[in-house]
Amino acid sequence: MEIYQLRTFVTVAQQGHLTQAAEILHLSQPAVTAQIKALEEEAGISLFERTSAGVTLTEAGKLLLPEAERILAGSREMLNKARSLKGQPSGKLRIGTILTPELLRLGPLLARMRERFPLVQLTTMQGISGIILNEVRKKELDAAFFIGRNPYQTVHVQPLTELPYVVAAPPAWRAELEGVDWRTLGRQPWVGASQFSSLSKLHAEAWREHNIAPKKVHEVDQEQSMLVCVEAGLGLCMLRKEVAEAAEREGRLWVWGDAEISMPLSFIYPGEREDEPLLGLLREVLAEIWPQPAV
Amino acid sequence: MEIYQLRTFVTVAQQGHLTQAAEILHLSQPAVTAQIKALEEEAGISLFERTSAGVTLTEAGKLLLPEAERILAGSREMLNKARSLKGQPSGKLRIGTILTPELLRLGPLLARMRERFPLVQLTTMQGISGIILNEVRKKELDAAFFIGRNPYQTVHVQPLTELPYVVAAPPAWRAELEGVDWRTLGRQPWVGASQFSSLSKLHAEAWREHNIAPKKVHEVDQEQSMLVCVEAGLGLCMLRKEVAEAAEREGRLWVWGDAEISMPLSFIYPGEREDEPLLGLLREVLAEIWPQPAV
DNA sequence: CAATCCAATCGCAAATTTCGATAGCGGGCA
DNA sequence: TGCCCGCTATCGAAATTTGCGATTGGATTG
Repeated sequence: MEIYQLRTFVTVAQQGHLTQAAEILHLSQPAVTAQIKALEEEAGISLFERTSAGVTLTEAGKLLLPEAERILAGSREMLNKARSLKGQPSGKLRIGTILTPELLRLGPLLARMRERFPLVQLTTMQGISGIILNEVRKKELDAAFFIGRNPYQTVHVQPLTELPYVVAAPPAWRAELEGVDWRTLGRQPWVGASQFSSLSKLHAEAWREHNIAPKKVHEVDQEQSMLVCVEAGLGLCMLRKEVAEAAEREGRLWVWGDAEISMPLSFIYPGEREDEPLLGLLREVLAEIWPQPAV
Repeated sequence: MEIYQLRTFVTVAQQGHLTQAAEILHLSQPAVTAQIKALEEEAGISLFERTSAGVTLTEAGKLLLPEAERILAGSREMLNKARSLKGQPSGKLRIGTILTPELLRLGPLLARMRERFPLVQLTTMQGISGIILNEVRKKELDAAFFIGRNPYQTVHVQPLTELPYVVAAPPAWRAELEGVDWRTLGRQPWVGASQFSSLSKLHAEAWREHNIAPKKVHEVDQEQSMLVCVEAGLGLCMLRKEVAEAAEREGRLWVWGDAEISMPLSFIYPGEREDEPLLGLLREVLAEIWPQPAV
């Protein structure tokens, strides 16, 4: 059974005449006869009743016609899809991710890229800002999400949004710390952030600004790990406002004062790839998903 | 694009080697190469990346593979269906129907016949018992539903059920007729049933039994027509208990006494067709749908 | 560097498909 | 009745497509 036979089957069924079908198909009538015959032979059942006035579908033919039409439609679809894929940009992009996929709006990004450029294959690698940044510099990654201020000229930055951070403390410390100043906070233990994370830079900046140098307990590398450390009463730390407030509502920690420090969330890529088409497309889509406020 | 090419496409995609695919397909490797090449040419896009270790699907190939598989599955289905149809009983049966399709359980009958014998084409013709019976005798119909007692030896009967009938009167007549006997009813006008309907026989029987001969007003041929005549106060008549009681609940008529006369609903066919296979299948299915109480 | 594995290419053989010519069938019409 | 017309079936030959064996070329491996 071949598609050209099915096409003939359907055309004959529509026309009711082998001769007319042959004309439409740009075939001779004997060719049409032969195709239908071959189909009937393979199916083991007669598809048409022949009369001197033309042909009529048998009951079996009526039942099989929709199947044939489905197959034909499928083949048309496949060819259309193939042709629509022709000339589409294609390639692979490795992207570093940090924090949570939701925060990065990764789902919409991947979905829209897939929809618009189905041949572009995106792979993600989860990590923490410092490490990811290094991978981009080493070109192990083509681009990445990044949090914090970029220290390298060679790495270009496309800003996405600002993330506010607050100081989080164990709930039990509230009585002691409510209303105190940074100097007092400096005498408390702080939960240390991995040296590779942007959080550690945030801490360093904040401490320098307020001229304190607290004792660090442990050193963890994930937002959620910081959270559980604070909850367990190990020390203070800076957490994303959203996370900290959600945890505070559950009574897991207490947010100190209303000091807010913000860090930029951005998209980074090697400067020399500025004009690479694939990366350009990705950045366009990213810009749609993270619209920038008018300056 | 032909099915054999799609089969090759899918096999190559599974195997990752043109050579291995060729072996599975009982083809030579150059043949497989040519088929894939032809497919790529027609699609206008490359499906595989060739390496010295075999072939890998391109991104486009990955997107098109499911389509190809769908088409292949469709073609297999079609052939299976065709082969399952082979040897199935086939033909046409014209069946006379009366009353309502629901009452005859016509839906289940047609559905089950379609499911079990998809090549048998049933056509129905709606009418009233007397006419339908005549059509069966004339062999204009192959079989029919019938209500009443069969007067012809040449027409065979397969009993289905008994339909109870009651005497229905206009609601306003209740005061006058409640508790009276048949003789009194005989002095009232009755709505006449078509001479061809079994209802007229039912009336005749009932009247003879009680020795009355009422005046007939109008003569209608449908259950629903009788109902509206009674509702309009034209006269009495016998109606199917179910219909009459439903109408009584709506206040459209009043059911006199609890006299119940029953008529058999049956399936009839020409006696000489007793052994016809198609009719036999129909009667079997009918017997399933109308199971008979153990005698 | 030879061996091996794999896909691409080429010319020819085989199979399939198609065509033109013709026969046969059945309904409509004079 | 007999002729005509439109239709499908059949046949042999031509055209096209498909397939095969042999071979080449490229890449990897030991």
